[in-house]
Amino acid sequence: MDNTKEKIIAVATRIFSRFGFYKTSMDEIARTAHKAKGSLYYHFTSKEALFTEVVDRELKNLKAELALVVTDPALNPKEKIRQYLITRMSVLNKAANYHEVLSADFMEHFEFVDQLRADLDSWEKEQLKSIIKQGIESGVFVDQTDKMDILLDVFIMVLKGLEIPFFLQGKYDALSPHFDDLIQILIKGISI
Amino acid sequence: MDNTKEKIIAVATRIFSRFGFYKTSMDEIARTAHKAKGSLYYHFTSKEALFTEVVDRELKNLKAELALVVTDPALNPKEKIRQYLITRMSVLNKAANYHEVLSADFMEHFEFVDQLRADLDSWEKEQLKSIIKQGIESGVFVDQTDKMDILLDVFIMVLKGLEIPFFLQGKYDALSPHFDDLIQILIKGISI
Amino acid sequence: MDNTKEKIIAVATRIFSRFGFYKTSMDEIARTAHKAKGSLYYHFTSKEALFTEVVDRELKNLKAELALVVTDPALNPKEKIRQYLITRMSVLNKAANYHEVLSADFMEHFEFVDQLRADLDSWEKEQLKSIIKQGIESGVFVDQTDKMDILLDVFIMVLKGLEIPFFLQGKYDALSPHFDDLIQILIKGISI
Amino acid sequence: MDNTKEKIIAVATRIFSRFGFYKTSMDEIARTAHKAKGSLYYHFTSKEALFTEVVDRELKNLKAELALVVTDPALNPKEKIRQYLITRMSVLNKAANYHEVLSADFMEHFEFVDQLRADLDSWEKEQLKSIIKQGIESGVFVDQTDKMDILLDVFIMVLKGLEIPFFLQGKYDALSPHFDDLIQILIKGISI
DNA sequence: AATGAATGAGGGTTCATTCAT
DNA sequence: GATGAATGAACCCTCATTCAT
Repeated sequence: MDNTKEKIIAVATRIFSRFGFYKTSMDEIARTAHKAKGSLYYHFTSKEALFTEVVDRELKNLKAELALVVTDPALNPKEKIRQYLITRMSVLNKAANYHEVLSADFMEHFEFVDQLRADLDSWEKEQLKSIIKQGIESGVFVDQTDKMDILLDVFIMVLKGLEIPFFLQGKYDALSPHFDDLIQILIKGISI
Repeated sequence: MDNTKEKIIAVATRIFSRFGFYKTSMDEIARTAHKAKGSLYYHFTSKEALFTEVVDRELKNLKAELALVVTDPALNPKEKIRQYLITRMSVLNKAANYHEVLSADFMEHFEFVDQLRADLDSWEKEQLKSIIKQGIESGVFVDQTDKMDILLDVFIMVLKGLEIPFFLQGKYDALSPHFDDLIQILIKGISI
Repeated sequence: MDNTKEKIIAVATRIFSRFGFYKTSMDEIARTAHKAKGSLYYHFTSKEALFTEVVDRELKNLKAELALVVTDPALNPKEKIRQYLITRMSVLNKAANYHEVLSADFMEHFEFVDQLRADLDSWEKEQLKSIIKQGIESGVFVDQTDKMDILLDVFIMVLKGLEIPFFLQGKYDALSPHFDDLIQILIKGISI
Repeated sequence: MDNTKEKIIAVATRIFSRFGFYKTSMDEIARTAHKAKGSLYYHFTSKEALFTEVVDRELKNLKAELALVVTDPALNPKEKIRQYLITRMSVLNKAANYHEVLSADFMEHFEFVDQLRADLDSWEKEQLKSIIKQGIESGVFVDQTDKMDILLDVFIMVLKGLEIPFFLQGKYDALSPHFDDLIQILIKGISI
């Protein structure tokens, strides 16, 4: 059955998110999932591989939800950007394992992390580019074709930057009320 | 001698910063410092205590350098804010262990991390508040006494947010050229 | 099909000979043979049983090749002994798994090894005895009927002894040039 | 104390010799020695390192006993060779762990084995060379300076070869009676 | 103040074997 | 006949911590 593998992933997702990569042992995952430790290794090459799978799924989910916003015909460009950012923050707020991956330690020692982040980055850049192009075509945003790439880089940089105070420091609830102000500023920056 | 303790801290700072908290063993620190493992435990209660000391020193250094800027009589408020941000990023760029502490795992499991960050946050808030007050008094910034706290919170939030793309992702060199633009935007936001 | 079993044996022969009994896993054999691990256990009771089969075949092959020499009517007794030794060394040089079995560990812990070696020993003794008898009958070798058994024991002992420097230490190529000298000495010892 | 380390080596020597390298676990050694498993790793980097130490001591002991023979002024060259071989076989008969090292598997996978054997080989060559030189000087052995190295190589090859039937196959007791005959043959070969 | 020997609880991983299908 | 998912015992090793000296 695919049941066992899914059960392992489900349990791993929960435990990794609570205790982090290092503080979570394969033994505890196996015990909690009521599976043999050997079974974890039948389905995943290593602890690292299991963790990668967990994070990968979180990011796939993020992409899926963002894609819904990007392709929503009911939203105009400005609303789309606003909704994109809100959705992003909201989904990431639940993707606890992805946060783990922000650690400097992971950056230096696990290549797969870089891979995952790089993939997500380029994907997001494409999405935002398409939204802005729509805005330019409909005359809402100024045409800055030459500066587009730099603009997008800075934009994404700020987005990712917000992840720390929002999630890692547990200030999502405290800061989310000010979120709309932030979005207004960012959009204004683009609209000028 | 105080020599032994200082030697241990110096070595620990270097090794922690290279391999992170979990991947660094007390044994490696002792070996590199040419001290006995028992000596580490004579001077520090635990691995955690040693790491705390290391991070604490990095932040003290950060504060010291920032204080120089804040009290520099040669700078006007706008220049001061600009210099504050540049110094902040530059110093943090070398404070590798502080970055380690950004990990979600640390947040949840080591109380001392929260403590350190909270201290730094309120300290920075005070510094920025004093700069802005100078600006208001000299008529450079608009008086927003009622919104001051919110403004400062958002300001610091963005600052801390930038740490991830700047340091963790190793994009300091790539992004620092755009740094001035960012600062201009932030200052403009306050100046209106 | 008999195909599966043969495939397993063929692959096992190769892998066992490269990595030895302990360092070879059933999993690797299954993977390399493109068979399920369960299939190995359908055809062989255990890892040990599979290994026994592999070694057994190598020894059967050795016997077959040696039998050709012993029954070759074109060779006189002296030539026969010479050819016997050369063939023995040459075939064993390729019987890598048999070598594994020389280990002290195998001797003490796997009874089947003793069985295989004992069978081979008595078989070889018979062959050599028949050659020598031919030599005595044709007047080439001295009649030492009373000492025949001891002579054969020592003879085989030396033969087996040569296996270590020749095969285990990888000196086959280096030592085989001196092989003819050795044979001359042995034959001379018998011929007196 | 040096006591712990010696205790570990003593126990390891015994257990390795009974069950071989692979079938002996660090856990069992620790348990039997009434020491913590961690203590084994405090004194020895790895299981392999511990085993190396054990074998190394066996070989040192062998060398020491052989050296006594080589330097014994009471023996003439012929007697010396005879005594050398007898001592060699007798000491090796008790050096159970050295035998383990004869395995083909060890040859291919543990470099340290090659190192140990190579050291021993060159040492033994020197000893035998000195004995033979004495014999030549006293006119007992024929001067074959040009063939000396080849002669020694073959000589050592046969010596090592005898190790298998003598020890691995547990035939020391059965074959040692014929040992004197063998020695006579070898000496005669040199003496001609 | 400083040491280094000793510990023992775990950690990740391997692997021969079983068994329902 | 053949499979592959599942198991669990064992294995080697790491490491923060303790403590007698």
